[in-house]
Amino acid sequence: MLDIKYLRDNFAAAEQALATRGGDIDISAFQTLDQQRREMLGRTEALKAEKNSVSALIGRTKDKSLVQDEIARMKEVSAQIKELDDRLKAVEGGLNELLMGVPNIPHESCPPGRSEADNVEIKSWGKKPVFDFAPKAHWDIGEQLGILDFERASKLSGARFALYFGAGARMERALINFMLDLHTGEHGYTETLPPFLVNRTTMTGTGQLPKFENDLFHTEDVDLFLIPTAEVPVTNIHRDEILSDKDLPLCYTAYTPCFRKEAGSHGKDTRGLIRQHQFNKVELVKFVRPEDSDAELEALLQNAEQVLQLLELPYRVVDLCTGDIGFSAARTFDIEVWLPGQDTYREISSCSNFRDFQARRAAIRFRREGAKKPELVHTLNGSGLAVGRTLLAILENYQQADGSVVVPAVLRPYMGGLERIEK
RNA sequence: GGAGGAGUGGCCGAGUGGUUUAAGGCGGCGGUCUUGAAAACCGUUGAACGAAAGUUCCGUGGGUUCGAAUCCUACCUCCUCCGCCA
Repeated sequence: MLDIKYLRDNFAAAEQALATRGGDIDISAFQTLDQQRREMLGRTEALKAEKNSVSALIGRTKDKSLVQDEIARMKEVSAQIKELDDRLKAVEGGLNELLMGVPNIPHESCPPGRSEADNVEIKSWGKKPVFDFAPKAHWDIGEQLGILDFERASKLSGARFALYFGAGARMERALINFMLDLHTGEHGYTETLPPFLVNRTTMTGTGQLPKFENDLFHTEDVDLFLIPTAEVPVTNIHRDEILSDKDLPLCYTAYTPCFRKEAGSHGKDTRGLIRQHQFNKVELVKFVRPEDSDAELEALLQNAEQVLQLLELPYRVVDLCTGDIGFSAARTFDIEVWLPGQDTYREISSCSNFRDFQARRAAIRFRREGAKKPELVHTLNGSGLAVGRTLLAILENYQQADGSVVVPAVLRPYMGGLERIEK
């Protein structure tokens, strides 16, 4: 959510900045609603002040017959307050609905652009493997090795689900452990294991609701949602809290499965592990002081990159343009891993600075040493990494002419010393 | 799922219709005293909106009343017992 005061004082600038995202973001109703709200609030508060003081007088008067006129008049005033409050609530509801639907303002250094095509590659790492045979796509490798079974998965659950066997299942688990050990042991993150079902307030805090309900799986008999990313429960850990300055930055990592409806992506990435309704992810989440968030995003990005470097998987880093960053984000770097079986780079991590956008929705604040007023923190998160996509990248990059797959050295201790997956 | 009990400030806890701008205690902060510290004593101690006056917040929402932490109601959470269960 944007700062209502900022919007009030810099309306034109905000409108212009939001326009760089493209699409049709309409905040024209803001000024009228805001003005109405403030005007009504002034009137209702004046009436309440009168009611309070006269009611106190009535309370102090022993002989109520002396204050019959006041009681009658306050009855009138109360009715007015109630009516005004109802109208005020309607206006505030409208204002809130509008604000909740407005995306974040892009960071000043976010490259301008309209779409994915305008994103800026800022780095590439590693050497793409060279094959003396035609490299296969991971679904072929996985099915031929008997470690992935998409046909039976669809029997169980439908399209966009995966079933792993043997060394495949074990590698998925090994990757989760490897990533968590790296981030907790080397990068200073605290491991958390949050709920995978969350309520409406939690989904609203990070910005998935109210706008993107269609992308979420919802339970039928209770009002809960399956998390689309660990960002949601982990960021909300500190909702409605005032953190202590000396505790910042707070860095968490969490493994969770992620559930996404993928509505609107019919026909895209229908084969393989790329786009699933359920996938595993290790997430990195930070709560930081506002002045530190730019540097913390760089650090978080490096922590995510480190996973690919240790696995020796080639990748590039892309700076997303104003037209391509997500709803809540001010700045986003995507890490894209090289997939030789498909001759392309694919996103494997998305690292974002949300500045105070989520913190304002979720009321996550901190108090500086000696300061009276609490301030909003900045929140950040990034995948460290998407596990299924990491596994498929390994299958494609480490595939051999005979159909086997070499296990990256760093994963072997997590796989009982297994060096190669063979049929 | 059934029965009972409870939700008050950072924490404990008083308050069952009107001088509550929520008693008292603990903790925190400042001060007096002290060579320093402790103890003692004094003061102070939340959040949102607002330029301010002021308004709002006693689990959450609705209601009764001139007036609600206090009464009614629905919901949420926690605790105890019973049942079921990994």
